[in-house]
Amino acid sequence: MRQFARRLKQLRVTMGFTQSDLGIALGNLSGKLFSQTTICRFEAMQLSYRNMCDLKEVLEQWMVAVQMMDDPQDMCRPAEPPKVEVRTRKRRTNLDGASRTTLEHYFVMCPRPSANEITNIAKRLNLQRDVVRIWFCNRRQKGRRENTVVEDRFRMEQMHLEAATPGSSSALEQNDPSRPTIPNNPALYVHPEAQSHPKPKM
Amino acid sequence: MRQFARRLKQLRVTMGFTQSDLGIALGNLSGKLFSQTTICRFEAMQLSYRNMCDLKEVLEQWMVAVQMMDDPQDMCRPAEPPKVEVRTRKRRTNLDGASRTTLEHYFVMCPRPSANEITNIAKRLNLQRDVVRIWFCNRRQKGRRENTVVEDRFRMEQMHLEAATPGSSSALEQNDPSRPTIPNNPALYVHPEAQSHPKPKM
DNA sequence: TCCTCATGTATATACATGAGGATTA
DNA sequence: AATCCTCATGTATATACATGAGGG
Repeated sequence: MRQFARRLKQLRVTMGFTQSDLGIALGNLSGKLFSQTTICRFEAMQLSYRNMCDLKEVLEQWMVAVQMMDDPQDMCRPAEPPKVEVRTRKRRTNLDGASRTTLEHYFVMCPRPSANEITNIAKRLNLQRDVVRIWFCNRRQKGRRENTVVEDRFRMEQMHLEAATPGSSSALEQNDPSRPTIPNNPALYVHPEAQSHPKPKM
Repeated sequence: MRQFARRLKQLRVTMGFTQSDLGIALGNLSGKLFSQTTICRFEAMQLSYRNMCDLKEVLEQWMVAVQMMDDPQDMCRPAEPPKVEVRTRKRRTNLDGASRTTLEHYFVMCPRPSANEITNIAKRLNLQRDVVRIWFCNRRQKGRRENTVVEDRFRMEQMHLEAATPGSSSALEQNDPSRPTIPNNPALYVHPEAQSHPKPKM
């Protein structure tokens, strides 16, 4: 996988594609458009294992397709005009350094604060409750990514081979209702799936 | 200035403008369009003093203008279609962590390597010569910014008032042909101008 | 209502450009 | 004439906050 990512990037660059170009090209090629960010994350392996596998397929198609075109750049012309939408999205809040640090501290102590705890934290930091809640969601997601993608690559593939006995292995670590407020270093737990990949094809 | 930046950002956000929106709005307002990056740098005070002053003027106009519109969002609709240009730009090289660290070391030792030194460094790091040269240019520019904008704010304004004697003050520190290869902590020198502001108007 | 997961938009950072000026050849 | 520099500012890439579908 790591290797695939490298090859992909290399090809992209030698073909003169930027990351957004590639995202658009995927759209023109297979209907599903991607943002520059997603391509970036793929190249840097900052996605879940599963996610990487899924994207790998379309990317493989692309790699084949580009190499047999005379003007590859044709692949990445935007199709439709951008369609100026009415703004309805929440305005992005930009946390300052202090808030971030504090949140990070809280996270280390307890990565899954309860509803009340969230409310309190929000109050103490003088932030919208939802901003704090979302911050924790994102923070956990990041943690999972790093844990899974970088470190547990092998272990996951192992599990993935053995685990043909579904049902008994799913009550291990997740859903602890008596979630301790200060667990020692729980931050990250193993993915409960890792057995439903349609065709990882590594 | 710091205060102005804050007020600007606040107004931008409450008006529901993103940084790019604002850049475009400036274009529609006064002919000169700016990128999101520039607005970002302005808000974070990451520009030269002079640069900040210049931009401040257009931004002031904008602040007045927005507040007396019924639908401010009208100000930031893009005017022309983006005009897909033929790619001629150099492909961006992405230095890896190691190279960056090394360059940083060299920079500390000598922020203005000679032509030969540049060539050597490039060879040692196995990079295009120009990439290294540009890296040093950018690095110096950054240094100057930080030095000037953050720290020497007062000193500059002082100089700016006294220095009405042009001609004799320009041979102070620049243009040293016997540039020492390992100066002690020279990294940053004072702006040689600081006397030609057309109308800083702070 | 909260979570996860894939993925997006908004913002920040790193490399690149080009005009204008000085220096070296 | 070639080259390097500074300065304002850009494009390409990386990171932080946000969304929405699906599930309990």
